Amino acid sequence: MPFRAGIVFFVEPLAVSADRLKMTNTRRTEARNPANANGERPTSYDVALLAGVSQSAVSRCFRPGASIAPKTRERVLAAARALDYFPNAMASGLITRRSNLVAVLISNLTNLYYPEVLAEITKRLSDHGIRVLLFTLQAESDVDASLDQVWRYRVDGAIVAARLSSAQLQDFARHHVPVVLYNRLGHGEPVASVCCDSIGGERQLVDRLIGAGHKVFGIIAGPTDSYVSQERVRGAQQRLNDFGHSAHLVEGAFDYVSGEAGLKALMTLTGSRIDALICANDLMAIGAVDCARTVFGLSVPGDLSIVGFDGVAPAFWTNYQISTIRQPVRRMTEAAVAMVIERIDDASLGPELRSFAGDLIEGASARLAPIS
Amino acid sequence: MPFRAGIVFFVEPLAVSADRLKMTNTRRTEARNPANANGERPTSYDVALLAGVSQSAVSRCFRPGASIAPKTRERVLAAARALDYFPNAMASGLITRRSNLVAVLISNLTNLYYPEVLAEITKRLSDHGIRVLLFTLQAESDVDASLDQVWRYRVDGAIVAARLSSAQLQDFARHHVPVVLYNRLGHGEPVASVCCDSIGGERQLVDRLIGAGHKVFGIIAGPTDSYVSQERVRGAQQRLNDFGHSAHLVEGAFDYVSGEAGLKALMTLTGSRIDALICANDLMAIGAVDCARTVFGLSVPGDLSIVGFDGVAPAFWTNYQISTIRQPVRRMTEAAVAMVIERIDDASLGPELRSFAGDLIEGASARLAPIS
DNA sequence: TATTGTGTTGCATAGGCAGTCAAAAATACA
DNA sequence: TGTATTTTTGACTGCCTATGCAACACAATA
Repeated sequence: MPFRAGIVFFVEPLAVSADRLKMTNTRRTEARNPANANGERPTSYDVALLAGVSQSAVSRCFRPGASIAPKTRERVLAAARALDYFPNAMASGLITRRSNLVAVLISNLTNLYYPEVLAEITKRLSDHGIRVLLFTLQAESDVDASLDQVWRYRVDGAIVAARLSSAQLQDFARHHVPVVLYNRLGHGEPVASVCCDSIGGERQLVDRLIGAGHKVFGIIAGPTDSYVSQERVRGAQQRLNDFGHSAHLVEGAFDYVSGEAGLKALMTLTGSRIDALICANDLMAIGAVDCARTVFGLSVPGDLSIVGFDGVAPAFWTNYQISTIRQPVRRMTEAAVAMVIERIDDASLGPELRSFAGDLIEGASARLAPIS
Repeated sequence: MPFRAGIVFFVEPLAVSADRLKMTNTRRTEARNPANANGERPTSYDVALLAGVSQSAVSRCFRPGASIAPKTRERVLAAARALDYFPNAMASGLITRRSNLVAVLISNLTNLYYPEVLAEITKRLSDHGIRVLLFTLQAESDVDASLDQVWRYRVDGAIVAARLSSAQLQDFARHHVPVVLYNRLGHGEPVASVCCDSIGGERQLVDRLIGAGHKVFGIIAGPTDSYVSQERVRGAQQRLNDFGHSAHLVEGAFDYVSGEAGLKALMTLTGSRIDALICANDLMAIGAVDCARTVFGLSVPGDLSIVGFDGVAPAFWTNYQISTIRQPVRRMTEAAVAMVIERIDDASLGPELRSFAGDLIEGASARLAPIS
């Protein structure tokens, strides 16, 4: 049971601002005690008054590239500092039609892989003077309700790492909000995407597994409706096919327990003859490793090779050292941010796919043939 | 090396809107083809025109509780749907002085614990009609630059899970932005906080370690400037003191490698006599478990008991099963959101601390005495 | 019929800032 | 020194919505 402590350090008297001067048509060019914050936020007029310049001059001081004399600028900034003035982003956005906001829609924040992506994206956008309006979409959440808010805030663009319907993607176009998909394609819709090359990654893994003499393959897929999972599974199957192999396939949910459950299912399915396990992501590979060792008493990779995909931090822990494909998160987020900014600056830019090859991490959870 | 493919699905012709009617003083009460989006976003005037009502009526349709006849409302909403109209949040924020934004400042998004917190907070705020403006603070990043943006966007409140200086906390007060700290206190500043009770948690752990007969204690702390670390270390030390014990202390950084390095240092420090290790968080406990087994060949908990703090997902993996204190994230985020909303609605509310007890998870990484 | 009450609606304006344009000031040039 | 430029400045308007107030329609009552 939580205990709750109410601690009052001090009591702040509220400045009642009943007597604030209401100006008429000519706005407040006349006096309003400029040094008195008066309980209300100062405006550019207040700063102008204090600095002895016009409101326009104040505005120019906060817009890079505007024509303003250095000494005027100095005076104005001093006044702004004295009043604790900061331009109102809503007011300026209203007039410039730029909110300097980008919506980021993410479905699986708890998925180990995405926090890094989100942190990188936020940082990079911030370097470009853009802030992130975050939307986390749970499985049950109403996506359209979130999209409503996206439209209301007039975001300049969006980066999406979540499942959206075709209609929802079209909404972005209708609302003229450029969108960049992260690790997914618009099914049929023409949108910009940045992806890690799943096909190529799985191909590398399969090549080296086959080269090492593995014979009986299993695959633990992600959710069937996940684009990433579909691609990775397809990539692995295709390459296995090229060599005349096939794989037993079970479905997982990209999480730890799916790795355990998947391995158990595959052991049953193959009469325990499986000797190479391809997991659609690292987290399931980790679950499979633990399960193989503790439940089946197998040596990994002695009795069973296990590979993953992503390159999340726990995959590198001493106990796992998963053989995997590491997504180049830095370069991918850099690309995603660049693409959305390009499309904000030039709305006529068309769809584009930037696909990045992942790096094979040898790890120690699989016997892999040396590079041919 | 990334390969890059430019794929053009179709080319969208841009509607040039050079001839948009510019209205004079009387605004656009006169015609502007209402069914023609014209490349520009429709406004409430456009909707009003199409629905044959005034702009005020349109506005009222989107504010719950406003006085509007049901049939009028229906007509207006139909028109809004036809035009793809959504109220401009910046314009309404400008006039209502409410942005419906809350800034969330987080430092360690890659820390396993915070993604869940962030997801929960975002969801809960969203349930209250509030969106999250996200700021991720890296160690090197300029916090004040981020705060500038917080002021500019006129956020209604802030939730902070990051280190802020005293001056920075005062800034929130000066700007009249209510702030709730997450798992930290304002050093000396009067602010609202929600915390997991570190002292009580460590006390539980120590009690049960001592009860199980452990004699030589080690502590791996977090960064010295971390409030959470200070509290947890202090809580453990105090309780050990109560029983006439003390602990060898080394500093870590809350990450996996700190657990390994910390254990190595403690083994050296104690001549390998350590038999109970208290880690300031789960991630370091995990690192220590791996290190104990693989580097020192110790059995955990046979030769060495290890406890953590947080209750992050990997702590529950089969291979670790860390004995730990799980923070009640749901209740804590619920409290944080409630507190910030209370303070948005009533600026006169004073500082308050809500401290939640964590749940002891027995796990299997420590020999613990049964509850006395 | 006159009056009161209830429930809707529209007018006009505020909210804070940026961009346009013309005037003013500062600078360059001869 | 005067003129031609360039730079800097300020008045004014528009961005889009919410709201106070007055006006209104209509039904019920006297």
